[in-house]
Amino acid sequence: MNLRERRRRQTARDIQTAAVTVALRNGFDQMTTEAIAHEAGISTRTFFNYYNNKQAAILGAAVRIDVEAAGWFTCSDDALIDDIAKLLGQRLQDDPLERAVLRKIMAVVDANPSLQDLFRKKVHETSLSLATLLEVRLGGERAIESRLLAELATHALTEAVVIWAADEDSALDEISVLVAAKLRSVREILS
Amino acid sequence: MNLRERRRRQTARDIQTAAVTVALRNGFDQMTTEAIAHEAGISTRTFFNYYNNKQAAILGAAVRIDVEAAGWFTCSDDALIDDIAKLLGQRLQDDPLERAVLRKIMAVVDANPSLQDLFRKKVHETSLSLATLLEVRLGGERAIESRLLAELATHALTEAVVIWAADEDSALDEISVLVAAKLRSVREILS
DNA sequence: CACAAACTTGCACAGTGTGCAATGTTTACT
DNA sequence: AGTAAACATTGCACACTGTGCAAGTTTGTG
Repeated sequence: MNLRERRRRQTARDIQTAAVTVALRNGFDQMTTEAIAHEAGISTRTFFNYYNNKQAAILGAAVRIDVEAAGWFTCSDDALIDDIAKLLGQRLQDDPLERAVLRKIMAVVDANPSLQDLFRKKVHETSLSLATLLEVRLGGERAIESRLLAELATHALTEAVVIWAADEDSALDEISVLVAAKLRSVREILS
Repeated sequence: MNLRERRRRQTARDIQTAAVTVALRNGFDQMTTEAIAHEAGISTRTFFNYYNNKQAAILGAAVRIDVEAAGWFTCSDDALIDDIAKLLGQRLQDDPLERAVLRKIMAVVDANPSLQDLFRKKVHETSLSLATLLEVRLGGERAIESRLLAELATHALTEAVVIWAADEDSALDEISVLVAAKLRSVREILS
């Protein structure tokens, strides 16, 4: 990775940290893009080169499934539920998820509908990549079912991450166990 | 019903019609709140008394489940899938859903991410009311499952409405049949 | 070192959304 | 019918958002 790429990521992280800091200090609604830029030591104009708006600055980059690296998923013979849980869990292992930071972000998000809206959007984006994979595995005639299942699974992931964040002692890889458990539970309820 | 109440609803509808008209004519991104207000024959200030932004003006009011009138749901002994489908279908019977208008709105929404974001928000609101009912029916220890199932069901409703809008000959009450079918289908895939 | 590509910044500008106060309309009540 | 309270509409001012552009700066490469 070259210097430019590293700097870009670092600046993006700096801005996010600045945004969370300011939001916790002044409240999200009172926070202006100018305040974030000042805290991060950049110009307002540069802020908008990194994030479209202050909501995006708080949440950072979206969790995306690498469709290339997930070839195993489309042709696996294991139980679908376990494969989905494994796939989603894998994505989280890659990203370094800090419990403390996550909690701060969650505190800000909980108090702000506009952040929840954007969060939903990000969940939906993850859902779309999962739906693509599911459609390959299940067959094109089950495109709708693939989308529905993907929504279900990504929401299960969200619930699992919330539980993980609340429990000091749980490990990251327990998340996928939880996802699988919740999916099974929903299946039982539907029977 | 009041004269005030009737006028308010009529004005809200007028603004929505104006917004859809302008969006189809000029494109959603080019459309300003001033243009909508002009088309609807009101001031910009009044526009903002009715809708928070132009996205909301296109989509109109949210579909909400009347928790009071759905008491039957929480203590029914019928199959859960059918009850969910019935409940969601019922909501659509109440609102007069015009295929032609819906298609126009869908055309605008399809082309505009910011409208899709708001639409997702509205689906989520419906999901939350459904989740409340489900939690009563399933028991508080299955709160998470209730939320997941509610998300699944409301997304199934969306898919069903899209199918209904595309098919000139389908009746409104076929929507709940479709919802039930898709939920069963997802259950089978999970097995 | 030199040069192209990428990054930062200031500036101008169109548009969004809200608070406030003035003015008009509807409702409820006598 | 008369009146006061409640509500609706509007103009105006204003702070903030987000983007295009052009000029200046930094970084990767031969």
